[in-house]
Amino acid sequence: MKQRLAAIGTVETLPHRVATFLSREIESGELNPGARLPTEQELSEKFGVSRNVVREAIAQLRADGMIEARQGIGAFVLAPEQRAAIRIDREALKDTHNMERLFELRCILEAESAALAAARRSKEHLDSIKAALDRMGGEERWEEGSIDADLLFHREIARATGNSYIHTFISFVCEQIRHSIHYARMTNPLHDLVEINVGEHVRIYDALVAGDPAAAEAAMRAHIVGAANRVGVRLPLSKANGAK
Amino acid sequence: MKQRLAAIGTVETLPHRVATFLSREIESGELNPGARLPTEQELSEKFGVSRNVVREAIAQLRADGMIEARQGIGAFVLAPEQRAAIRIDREALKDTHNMERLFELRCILEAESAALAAARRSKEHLDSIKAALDRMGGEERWEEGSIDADLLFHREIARATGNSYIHTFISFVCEQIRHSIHYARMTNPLHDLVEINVGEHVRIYDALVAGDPAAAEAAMRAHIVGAANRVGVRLPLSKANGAK
DNA sequence: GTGATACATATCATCCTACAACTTATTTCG
DNA sequence: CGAAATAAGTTGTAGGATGATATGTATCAC
Repeated sequence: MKQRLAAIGTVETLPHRVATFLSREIESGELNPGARLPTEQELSEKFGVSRNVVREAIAQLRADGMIEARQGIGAFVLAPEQRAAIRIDREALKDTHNMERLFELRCILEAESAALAAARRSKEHLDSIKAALDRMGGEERWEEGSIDADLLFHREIARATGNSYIHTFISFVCEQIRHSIHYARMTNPLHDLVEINVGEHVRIYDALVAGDPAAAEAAMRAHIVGAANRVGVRLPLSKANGAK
Repeated sequence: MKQRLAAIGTVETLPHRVATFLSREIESGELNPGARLPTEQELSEKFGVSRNVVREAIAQLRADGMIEARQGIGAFVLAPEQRAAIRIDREALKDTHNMERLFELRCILEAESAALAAARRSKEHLDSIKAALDRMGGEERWEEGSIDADLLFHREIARATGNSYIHTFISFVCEQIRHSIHYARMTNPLHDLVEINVGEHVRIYDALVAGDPAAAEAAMRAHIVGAANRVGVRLPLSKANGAK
């Protein structure tokens, strides 16, 4: 808990601020792919920080594949396709439209993954999923514990696909949505009343136990559309609505 | 081109090596969430590098949300759910099983996204997609240019969904697969003979023009399964095979 | 004049030292 | 015994020095 709060309200360290500034400049197109960044010394003077700070910032951008530094020449902006990491701007999560986009992405990922999980889940997987389901228990309101259990439920299903990348991606997207909801609740306390729907989860679990991919996919899709609705996001998934 | 080669054969910088080492230690579970990392001084002695190098490595892990550093105390490993970035280990891409997993993830993402794109694409989107299609042109073999055009084709479709996150995720996964195939071709030259199937692309494009989500999804799914087969990966997608 | 070599310059990579800011444990003193 | 002062340990930042690498410039032999 202490860890989570610290992670959300992270102190703005100097290298982080410099990295964010440069990153925004690249994203916004002020620095096009191929362009050369100012030298480390110029940057350190411009921001009024030491060269060490600038180097740590550049090291981060380089690790993400946003820039490439070449000894003796300089640092250059790389094309977006060459990114080595997906990083989502926390600030952007405060925008409701982005929360909607995340829910849409989540629906795409989890619906079909649920079908995979139904086909591949082992006994051990089912036990883990059941344990998470029980932890949600009688709690009808979204307390922190219930949210944790809910996310664990989804992660365990993703794990049951046997595909580690699917697990990673779904975990990541779910966590971004958690943050997005967290921000939304701060600005609009009404969201505190949002309920957690146990029935939807049970239907997903039953489909997994039965090993019925189509049912699992439908149940998962219905659940995510429902979850989105409960936080005020109406998913405009043409396929989801039409295919049911 | 020069950029891409440089990006692939990136020189192993010291901070990168330290970061990779620590990252592996965390992934493997030798350093559990909550555990404290050795001090910067201890690490610099252990690796025989300066504290500066250690700091750059830690800055990267911190930016990824893998660890949290607290002034005056130390650095601590965070839970996997708190990751702020998705980063895929390039080494792991050399494993064919991982290429298979990536194709599976790609299929999930792109199939349904194609349906969304069919419902939402604008005239301008169609033009961009058509341009990429034309660039693939008569080339029947996978030259670098054709691969670029192919990836652009897929990226433009993802963009036509209007969901920037979907675009980001699909671009990223496709790029990882490109690297994976690149490695596979180095160890097994036979893969040089892999062909690009223009017909599959045309069918996708036609469905997008027609604004037919179901057809677009089916065509995209068939295409990705086909593309996987052509590089020697048989996709075990239960749903994909059954639903057609 | 031309070409090759040597030199100077610019930049990133790494190292080193020092100090500030923060946390924790210990000691000291009322 | 309790509270404040002190000391020690750790990360954050600053600044300079040196090595490695790429590029441009000048010099010199022919």
